Amino acid sequence: MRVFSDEPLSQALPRARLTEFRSPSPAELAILASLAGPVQSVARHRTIRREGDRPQSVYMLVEGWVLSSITLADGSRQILKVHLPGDILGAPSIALDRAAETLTALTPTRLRTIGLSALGGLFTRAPHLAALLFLSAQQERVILMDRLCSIGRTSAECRLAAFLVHLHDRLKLITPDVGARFDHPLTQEQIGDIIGLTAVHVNRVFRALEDRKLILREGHGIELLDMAALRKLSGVPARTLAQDLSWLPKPLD
Amino acid sequence: MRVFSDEPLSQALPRARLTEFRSPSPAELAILASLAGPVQSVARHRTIRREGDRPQSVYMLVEGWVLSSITLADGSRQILKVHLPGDILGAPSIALDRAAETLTALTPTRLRTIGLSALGGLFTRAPHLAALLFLSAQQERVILMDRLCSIGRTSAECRLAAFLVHLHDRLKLITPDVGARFDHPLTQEQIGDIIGLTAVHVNRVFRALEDRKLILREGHGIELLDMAALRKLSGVPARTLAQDLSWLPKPLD
DNA sequence: CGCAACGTTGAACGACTTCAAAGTGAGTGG
DNA sequence: CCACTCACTTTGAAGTCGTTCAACGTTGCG
Repeated sequence: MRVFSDEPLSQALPRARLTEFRSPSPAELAILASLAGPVQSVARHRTIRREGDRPQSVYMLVEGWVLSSITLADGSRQILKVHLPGDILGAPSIALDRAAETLTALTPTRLRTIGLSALGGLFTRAPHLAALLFLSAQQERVILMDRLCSIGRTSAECRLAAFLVHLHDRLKLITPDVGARFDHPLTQEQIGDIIGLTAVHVNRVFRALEDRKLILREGHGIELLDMAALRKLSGVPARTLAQDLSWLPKPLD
Repeated sequence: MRVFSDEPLSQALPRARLTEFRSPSPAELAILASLAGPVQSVARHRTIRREGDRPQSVYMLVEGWVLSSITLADGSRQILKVHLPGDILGAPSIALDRAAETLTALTPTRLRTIGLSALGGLFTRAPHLAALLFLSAQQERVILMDRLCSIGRTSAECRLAAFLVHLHDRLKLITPDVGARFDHPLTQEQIGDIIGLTAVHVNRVFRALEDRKLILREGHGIELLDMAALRKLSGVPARTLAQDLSWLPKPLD
């Protein structure tokens, strides 16, 4: 589920995009805008919600990067998702009594809160929008499934390649004119927590990919020198979203 | 999303359970029953749907075990989910142009097909049911997230313990009187494909758990001798489903 | 009964981790 | 402006966990 907007949704309806599947109708966007709370700012490294908290809302990320993570019994951490602007945060935990995931602002961040009752109201007031949300949840399942394959069955090089390609693809959705080079705020330790490696080994694998002329690093910028090779190395097939959505309920006018 | 029934749903409404969250109303069950096709039988080891196929429906598993898997470029396989009776199969792929997952009957299986247009109709005709489906998808995300932690950050013993405990918990939902001992149709190679290990190592870890008196094996039966220790070993916290669902739309009468 | 799939075990290997230490760079206070 | 600090990166060396390869045992099904 992606809801992109530079400004509070109520002020920037034309640019808002609800999902990667299909743009919601203006009437639906108006509903969505009325559901979400005001834009709030969160400072870098601040926790938006901690695992174990009672999940009382989801969040719409307006700007910034947010990490969703779980800390295990032994203290190690798995980062579940790197959230980018337009993402809905915290949705998995609404199925639970206690939130599974901790949400942490990686950069200065702006977001809007959507209460559960507002979300629930969507299912009666805007069935088409609800169906898009449902589809988006299924898409997130596919993303997790692909990561499970990557972490469970491929080498460190493949995993890093898969992560970089996936991240680049998602950045391109937000900024279509992004080239092969992009900046990110992640440390190598965080990248390790994403793809299930130690920071030390992430560093070695970065070097290996650089030596193979597949990528180029400078500070927190990365250039993907050979997208085709990286994508092939990643091992996971590229996914194309469903085109035929004629089975969805009719959008509101 | 779980829809348990021994018989075609239309014949066994009282026992049907739509989700783990809340039972759908009779009117909703009638709608669901009217959407799904007739019960079909699938022989052991038959493919229900192959990755790459166009996703045109989801399936409701009435009886039997089904594996959902992805085969990687190098030929290795990751099993994404072991489906049990009551599960909805194939839902993630409805977000895609081409199915991500292959569905294979592990045992003789009975299932019902639900076409996409039927599924879409649910969002207007039964918003409460649609919301339950949405919640169920979020729950599946949490399950995948927990597995990502398990595979990404824990040892082979922890992974196997986590898998056994999770499987036992799910069997208990279907057969509440199941004890510490249960049967399963999985080979060690398949278990390896679930938790990201080789068959050889799965064998060794089984032996290790047995030596530690945590489990006991006889053929395809497993007894969990010390649930508390296994759960602790698994590293992943037990999840409690949301209790307060007052924010959902009102059920149909 | 015979075959094929599955399970078990040993030994060698390799990928990744762990531990340790030094290098780099951005931010802060004197 | 410089020195200091802290977080992050980089590199080496040793160790461990899981894989790979190979062989043999076991089971169940046609």
